[in-house]
Amino acid sequence: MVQKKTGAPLPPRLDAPVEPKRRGRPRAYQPDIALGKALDLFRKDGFAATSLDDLSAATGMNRPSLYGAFGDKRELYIKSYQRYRDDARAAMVEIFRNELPIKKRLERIYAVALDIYLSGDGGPRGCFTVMTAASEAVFDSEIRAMVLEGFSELDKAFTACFRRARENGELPESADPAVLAQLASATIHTIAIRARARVPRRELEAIVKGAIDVMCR
Amino acid sequence: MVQKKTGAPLPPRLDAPVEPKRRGRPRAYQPDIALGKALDLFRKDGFAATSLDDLSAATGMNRPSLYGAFGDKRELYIKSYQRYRDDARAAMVEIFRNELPIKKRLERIYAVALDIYLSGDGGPRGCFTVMTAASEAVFDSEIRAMVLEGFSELDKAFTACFRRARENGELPESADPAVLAQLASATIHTIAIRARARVPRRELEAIVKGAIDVMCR
DNA sequence: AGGATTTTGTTCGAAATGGTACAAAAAAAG
DNA sequence: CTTTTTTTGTACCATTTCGAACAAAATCCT
Repeated sequence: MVQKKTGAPLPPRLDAPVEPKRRGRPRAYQPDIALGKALDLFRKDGFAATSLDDLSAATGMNRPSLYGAFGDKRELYIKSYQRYRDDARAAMVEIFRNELPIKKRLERIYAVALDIYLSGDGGPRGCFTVMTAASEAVFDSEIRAMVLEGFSELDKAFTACFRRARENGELPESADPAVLAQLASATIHTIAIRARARVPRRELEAIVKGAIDVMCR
Repeated sequence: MVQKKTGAPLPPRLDAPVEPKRRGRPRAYQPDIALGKALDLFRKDGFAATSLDDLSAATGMNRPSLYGAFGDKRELYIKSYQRYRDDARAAMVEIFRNELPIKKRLERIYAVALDIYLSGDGGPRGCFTVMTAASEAVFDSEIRAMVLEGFSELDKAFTACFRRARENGELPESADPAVLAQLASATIHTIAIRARARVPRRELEAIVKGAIDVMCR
């Protein structure tokens, strides 16, 4: 049960404090990599359809190690979701902050979103937030809170975007940033859902283009 | 294992041909009712998290009967989905055809959609098409085809709506019915997803209102 | 009444699932 | 070298799950 590394071993990061030598038997896995593999699986099949055996095979960790490192299946799911959000935020944050014209900025945001939603070996993986909302969020309040946080964060980021655009005179004074943001989020949600049904990228891009035209009219 | 009826026994429908007396032991269940219960369960928990035992308990049919009547779990899911679509279409079709002003028509469409998405004993059940897209559609081509059909049907219905509105002079000539329809569908999708995360109806109605204002601007 | 037909309900079984116990292994500390 | 600490990997357990077999039951047909 050996974990396959994805590429060359990471150089020791200088910013992270070198961890004091751990005592017992060394880990045979890298938690970061394992969590990434778990996330991939959960995104592909969802919580219920992913077994611990599947996760064990994907991470290269046997079940007890998995349990020791991340807790039970639900905890692993939650940690996977947090990882997903961190990754997605990292991919988006610069674009949101950017000072490009509003249309260009939106185009780039949706392009990155499509990259995330359409990636995956065995088929498009969609948006993990949306998929979690559809499945686990109803009956698990902790997971639901994270999902709502995800929606809210996106709404707020779009709102800030549109507000700045209005201040720059790119949008009429009558434009309501919050309303436009919800439309922008709705467009994110619809392409995430449709991506999961294997709607080709071309069509999703057309939807995005139309939505941008209406929002920035 | 006796099926509980929901209300008074249905009067024999006059339009349906009285079925010729069946030969063997009579069924202890009504297929329509059982399918409705199965649909309720699938909508609540999704395909993977719903067991045949759950379905057996909910329908009042034991597993062999369930199997004999609807086939295996996947077939039952497909039949449940078809039932869902039929019901949803029945609830919507008159409104889409209606000759109300476009804004009023959209308001009523979304009100009915919210009724569907927010109903459910144990929590909001969301849109079955969206939930199926998020889960089963990726790896099951037959189910995916149904989901795509569902998206397409909604897009087309909205398109026809907006086209008529434009012809009536309710929208400017420059309005693109197909683009507006995709925004309208996106709004359906976003409220379906958010409903599943227990976003209160008030907020969903606010999203709808904002979207209508922008689309019918 | 008796055979034919269809559904029911009990029962079985094989596989999968989530989780745990425990000894062996690998390293640091003394 | 011995002890301590931590992780690994095998084995196990209880439960759930899907499916099928089969006799009993209920109805129709002759």
